[in-house]
Amino acid sequence: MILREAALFFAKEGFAASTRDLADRLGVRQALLYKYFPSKEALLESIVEDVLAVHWAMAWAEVLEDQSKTLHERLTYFYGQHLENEDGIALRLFLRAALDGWSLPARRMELIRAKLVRPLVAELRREAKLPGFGSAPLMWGEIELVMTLHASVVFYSMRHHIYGGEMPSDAADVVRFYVMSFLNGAQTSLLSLHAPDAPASLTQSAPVARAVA
Amino acid sequence: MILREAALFFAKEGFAASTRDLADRLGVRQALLYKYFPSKEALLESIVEDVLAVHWAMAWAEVLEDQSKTLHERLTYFYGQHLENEDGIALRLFLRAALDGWSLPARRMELIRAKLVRPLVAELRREAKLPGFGSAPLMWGEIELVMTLHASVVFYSMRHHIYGGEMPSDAADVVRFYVMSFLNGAQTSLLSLHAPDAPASLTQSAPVARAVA
DNA sequence: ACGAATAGTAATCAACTGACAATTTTCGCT
DNA sequence: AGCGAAAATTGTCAGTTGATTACTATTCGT
Repeated sequence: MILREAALFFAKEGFAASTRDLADRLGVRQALLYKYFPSKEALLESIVEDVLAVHWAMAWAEVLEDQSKTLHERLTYFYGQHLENEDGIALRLFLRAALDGWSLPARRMELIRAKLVRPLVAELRREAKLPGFGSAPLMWGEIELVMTLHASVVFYSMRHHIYGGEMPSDAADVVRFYVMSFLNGAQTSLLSLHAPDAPASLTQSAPVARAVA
Repeated sequence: MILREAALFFAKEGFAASTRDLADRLGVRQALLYKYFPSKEALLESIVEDVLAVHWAMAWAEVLEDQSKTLHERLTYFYGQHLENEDGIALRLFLRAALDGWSLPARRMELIRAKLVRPLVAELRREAKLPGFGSAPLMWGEIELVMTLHASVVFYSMRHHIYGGEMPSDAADVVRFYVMSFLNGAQTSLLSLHAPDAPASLTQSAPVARAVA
């Protein structure tokens, strides 16, 4: 219960906010917090770990490898869930952690590379009749290709929940539009990366992601 | 001089950092800061105003309306400059301001709508032989279309400077790749928005941006 | 050489912060 | 009813923070 309310609190006020104000908001004395958490830092880490475990859980990512569905279906489901379960709190905590130099964001990107980028590129290559990762390792440019889609969705969330802009459009419609636009040009872009005149910095092979916690 | 160093300081430490630590870093006594700025808040606003005026200046945006260049040239120049002049400080300050609920991000998005989205959509419509804004006002879906490109570049900066990920690829190559991918599918996506079966939430017309400061 | 800005410092204040020890209240269990 | 552990509270401490005041040193036009 403390964790849930504290997440709301620190997401809004920032990690520098005082434990006293948090206690007030909880209707509880400040000292009590230290019965449950040895320090403020420990509390913060528990919060972030807890919230991101729930929200950014990559459970939905499994659908990405489900070959019984079209790529369009898989991606709209994945990012649809992503936006639907996004209330801005997890994103705020994530951004604050990133700005404060936590290692979490870098680890999250590795997870995304392993669970999202790789399967997606594998599928796109298959459709384009390009070689698999065995003979042609994942290239940086292919990561950038998938990132254009990922960035669109993440940036939509940011505009909505962080920038505080007006977003009258239906999130599900937007996701479908993003995915449609992406898949529409993905094959051409992918082929350009595998062409002989592709820039060297994009054709460099990316390091294989380490095991994920 | 204070402003420049203070920008580095608060971008790294967060707006809640103490004026004493800032003074130490400047090699100056803390009281001196209050000779130049009436309060901490005034100092913070000056910093953000100063840095964003310099970096996010939309001077480059003028090239977007230069019809003597191809769209590809204009966009690669615009976003190339964008990335080249981005050292992460302006972005950090911008994000911190957004998370703290400042009105600046919303205003910045309005600026982007006026200086980037509108001219770009106008050009894309012209190429697709679609009606101008007079008979068909700017639609939300068209904003989302341009946002896919914008998000890619912004998210690249975030991964680079905020998440602290490794970005071995050359920024200029990445921008060219983004723009190429975008323009490659833009026409098709735009036409789908103007088709009769497009989702209503995307065909809704967007309010005309107010005058920009 | 004068006088007034300008630039800087030291010392201090009230408020706040994380943390902790001692004390009191609550509640399950017999 | 009454024991005892867990939960919650009170009060306090050393350190920090934004801000202010009083004071000194430097610059610069005249």
